[in-house]
Amino acid sequence: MADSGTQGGETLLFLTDEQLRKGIEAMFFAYRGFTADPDRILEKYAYGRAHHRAIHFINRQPGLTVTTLLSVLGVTKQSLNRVLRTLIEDGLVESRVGRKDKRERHLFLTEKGEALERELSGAQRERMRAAYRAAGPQAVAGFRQVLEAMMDFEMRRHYQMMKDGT
Amino acid sequence: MADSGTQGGETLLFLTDEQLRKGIEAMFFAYRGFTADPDRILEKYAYGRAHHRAIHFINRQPGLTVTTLLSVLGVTKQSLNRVLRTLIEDGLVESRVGRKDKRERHLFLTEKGEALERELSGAQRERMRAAYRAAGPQAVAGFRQVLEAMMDFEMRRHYQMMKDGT
DNA sequence: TTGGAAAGTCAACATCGCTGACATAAAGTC
DNA sequence: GACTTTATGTCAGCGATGTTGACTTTCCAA
Repeated sequence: MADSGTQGGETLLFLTDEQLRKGIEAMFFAYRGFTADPDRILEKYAYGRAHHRAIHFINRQPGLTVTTLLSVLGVTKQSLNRVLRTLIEDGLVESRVGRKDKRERHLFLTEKGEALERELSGAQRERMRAAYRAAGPQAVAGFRQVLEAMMDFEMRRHYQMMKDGT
Repeated sequence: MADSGTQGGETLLFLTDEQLRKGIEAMFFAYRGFTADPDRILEKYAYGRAHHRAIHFINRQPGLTVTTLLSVLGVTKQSLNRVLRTLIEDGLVESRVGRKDKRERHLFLTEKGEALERELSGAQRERMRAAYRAAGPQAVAGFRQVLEAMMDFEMRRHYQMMKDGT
């Protein structure tokens, strides 16, 4: 079934159902590894993945507003707020009223927040680095191409934005 | 691109923190896309991702035991059991007592289960196919290489096993 | 025959999504 | 100035899915 699409006469063996299923499983297993190290660290502080994600993107784009973070993370404000409140209470995140628009809150990591960010991203980067090194630069380029093509439009927008600095 | 890395003391530009962070974000955003379509379908049936994963691997390896599925999914038996029970009650999964070892339960999809599996994997494969096609065969090879290198040992074992048929 | 593996179940709990409703402050508009 | 919209925060409740711990039944194997 669907064993080898052809396009312009050529065989596209990499598009078989079997190949696609392997890709699906690779995503599943790899994502587990991807989150495993931070998860272990977060346990120590009684935080979860949601905290990690918030910390990551605040570090990535210091001063971003709550609304922006909301749309990057793709969750509801109630869900984010629960996480953000504990991070602010614990002194990892600072929320500053906007100068131009005083309704906005701009989010920043405190030193303590940056320290945790470094610990988390350090672990995650180490695994990434090992994987990158094992696979080589060409594989890495392909890896990023496929992932990018897999994103929803909205997410790709955020990804592109982040790609070129702030 | 991919003109960056060299081995043996020279600079490995694809291993910079910036490159690694882009990879991390690509994983995050892409995984969201990866699960988006099945999630929408599952809503209709009041199932969740956990049900999807169980269905996927039972379909992948019909007759696998509960213990095997447990270790593939990497969750506790209590967690899996809750999911498995509803799938069996709803007539999507059949649990047969082992012939050799009667303690074991071998899991199979019913026709109804296979129908849902097809609906779910169809959607997921479509996205995968589009991404693969957009990126091309070489990128796909790299994609798989990096993902594989990112897995934990235990998960890679399962992945490899699945790779070569049952 | 006894120890341990496989499976199932009950209870309790935490994280983190969600919806709905509502409040406040500030900005923008007519 | 009155009205509307936007940004944020908060309360309450719910659902899916993960966890630990304790216990039972079944049954293979030494």
